[in-house]
Amino acid sequence: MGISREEVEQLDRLVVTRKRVRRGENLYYTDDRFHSIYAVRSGFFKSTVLAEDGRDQITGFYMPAEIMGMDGIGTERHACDAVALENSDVCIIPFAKLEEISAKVRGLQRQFHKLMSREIVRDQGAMMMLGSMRAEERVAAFLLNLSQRFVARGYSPSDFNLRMTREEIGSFLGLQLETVSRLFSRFQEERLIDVQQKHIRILNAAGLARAAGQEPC
Amino acid sequence: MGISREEVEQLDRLVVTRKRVRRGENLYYTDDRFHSIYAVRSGFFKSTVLAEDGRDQITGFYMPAEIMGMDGIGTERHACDAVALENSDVCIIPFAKLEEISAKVRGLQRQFHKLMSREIVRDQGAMMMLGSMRAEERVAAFLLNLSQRFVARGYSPSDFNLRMTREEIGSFLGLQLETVSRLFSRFQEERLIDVQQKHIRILNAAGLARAAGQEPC
DNA sequence: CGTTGCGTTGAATAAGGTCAAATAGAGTGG
DNA sequence: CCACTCTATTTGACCTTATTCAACGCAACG
Repeated sequence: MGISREEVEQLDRLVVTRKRVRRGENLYYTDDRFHSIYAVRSGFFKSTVLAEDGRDQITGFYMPAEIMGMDGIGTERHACDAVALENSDVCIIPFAKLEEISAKVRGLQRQFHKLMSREIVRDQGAMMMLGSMRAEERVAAFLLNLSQRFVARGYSPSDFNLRMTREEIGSFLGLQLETVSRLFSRFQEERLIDVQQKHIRILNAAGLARAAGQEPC
Repeated sequence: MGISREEVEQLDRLVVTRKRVRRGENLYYTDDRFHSIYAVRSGFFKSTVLAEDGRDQITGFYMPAEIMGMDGIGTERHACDAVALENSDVCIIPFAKLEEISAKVRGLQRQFHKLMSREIVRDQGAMMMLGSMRAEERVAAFLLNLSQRFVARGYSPSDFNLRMTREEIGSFLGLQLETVSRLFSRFQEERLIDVQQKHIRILNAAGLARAAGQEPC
């Protein structure tokens, strides 16, 4: 988007290669030397940071067309672990090449900056959720967020499979897995969603949005 | 750092201008059209995002030499409010110019990318704090983080004035102001810090680090 | 001085966390 | 194909932590 035909040819020079990552494997580890960023082509990832005392926190989930690894640019080492939640494919985008070419191709430079900025805004949204929403609101907002991202990728917004466990959802939301489970059950009782293990159907998106505190009461 | 003499000359073309922002005034508002990023020269800022229902969350505090406004690049509108906590000075860095020149000056491009990446990593650290630390740990970690940032700027690491209220600290940490106040009192009883209103003296940094869960118990 | 905003402290309460037990699936090897 | 195992999930009971509500103190300022 926003780049010309000849610019596209330059893009080919990015010599993007592909890589398979099996479920449970790391795409990269914290402190790994940074060389590339990664575009998810298929599959699902989580990124986790771990504290000195061993606790870890999931800082994001990544689905196709999303970019991972920009955490590594600042220190030239990755600042989190990236783990595949299912068998996945990524494009490896060598960062030195990307910088070189984006210096020539204005549209690419712009796109890349926007991408990084959106990651910042996304994280700030997560901070808002963690800092000022109650458990019920977080879980509702989480489901709506997933829904929106699925629909943007051509999948159903109201019918999808969770790729992560209750514990992983809890880690991302700053809750215990039991709390997540209870809220799923509660939303089901209230006919907002239908839960069948990892399979979620959203029955009442407006109701969920209300539960997320995103609508007038 | 990392840029040559002739590159420095190019930098002058950034035609950086300055701006005063008085205590309580906004440097920018959410949804303001994005044109520039800002380097804090003197003073102190907070950035806040607000939810649909009016609640707001402080997503960061900014002190001299830190950069604000990168949240606006992605959508070309700012995603948060930036408010001065005391009379402050900023450098206005026109973003179009910055992109133009950083395309030519390799060192500048690199520095800018690192800056954005560090902002991502910083936010992920905040997410970890909000998601997986207890109130006591958050407050201790907050004080240590401030201390580190002060010392990096040539101020005392153990003797400083808070520029923000208890309520603002609470908002940033996802706690109520009373909880913050109680923990300050508790740390004082434990001789970890000395609190006199907004004036903080860190008496036992190792003890604080332990309270932050950053050290072996 | 009275006012106002900020900070501290106490008591009661509610929200989530912790612990424990039961259940349900998915995958494995016979 | 079935029994078995292991892990993920659900649910209940109880407990801890932090919030809420309220009162009071303090300092700055007109």
